[in-house]
Amino acid sequence: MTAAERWSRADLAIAPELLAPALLGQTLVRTLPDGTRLSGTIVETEAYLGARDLAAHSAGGRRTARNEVMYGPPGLAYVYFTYGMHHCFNVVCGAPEEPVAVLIRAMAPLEGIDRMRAHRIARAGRSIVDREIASGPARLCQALSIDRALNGIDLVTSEELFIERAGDGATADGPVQSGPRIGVAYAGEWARVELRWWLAASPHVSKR
DNA sequence: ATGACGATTTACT
DNA sequence: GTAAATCGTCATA
Repeated sequence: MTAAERWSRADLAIAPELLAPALLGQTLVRTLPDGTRLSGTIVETEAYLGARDLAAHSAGGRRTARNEVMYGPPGLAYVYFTYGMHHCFNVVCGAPEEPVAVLIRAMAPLEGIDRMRAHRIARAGRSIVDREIASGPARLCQALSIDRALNGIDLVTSEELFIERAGDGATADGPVQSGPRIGVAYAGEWARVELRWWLAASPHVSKR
């Protein structure tokens, strides 16, 4: 058995609407400060297309302190805080200076399940079954202990957070479905474009 | 300086 | 089904 191959800069330097479905079935890995390894299989993603995309933080070419990382090279982690209490994690992709990214919305827990569950219980204050551990963008960040301290880190070189290649193709995890993105009703026409993808058979997606 | 709002989650009717 | 929680960010003044 050989060491798992990590996603490279070149792998991530592609359009978000191509990367989002390609990341389904891949393994997201988080190494905690104490060395604990947490991971899961990505089962739901969304693409954000940059300046033309009214649902993106970079809509209209907006460039602020918050979304600055989106303008960086592909492979950076864009982590932002929202609704006064939640974090969301994106993989910056495309070309440098092109503010496009893929939001990781859900994963199927793989390694460190009990630790991830403990993270969720600490925030939610209730019992958490497996399908509730990382079935949503903010839930996933809670489970993996991702917050703004990780904003801007390099997924290609960092040991704290990265993506491992898993399987050998899209069909290995069963059929993929697509639909409109979640929570972007403010984006007019762009709210209806099908830029969300998920593994149809997974119980770990954000909607049942 | 101020006000409106959010790439969500949770609980409650 | 509706609404609360909760505060950083952004546009406007």
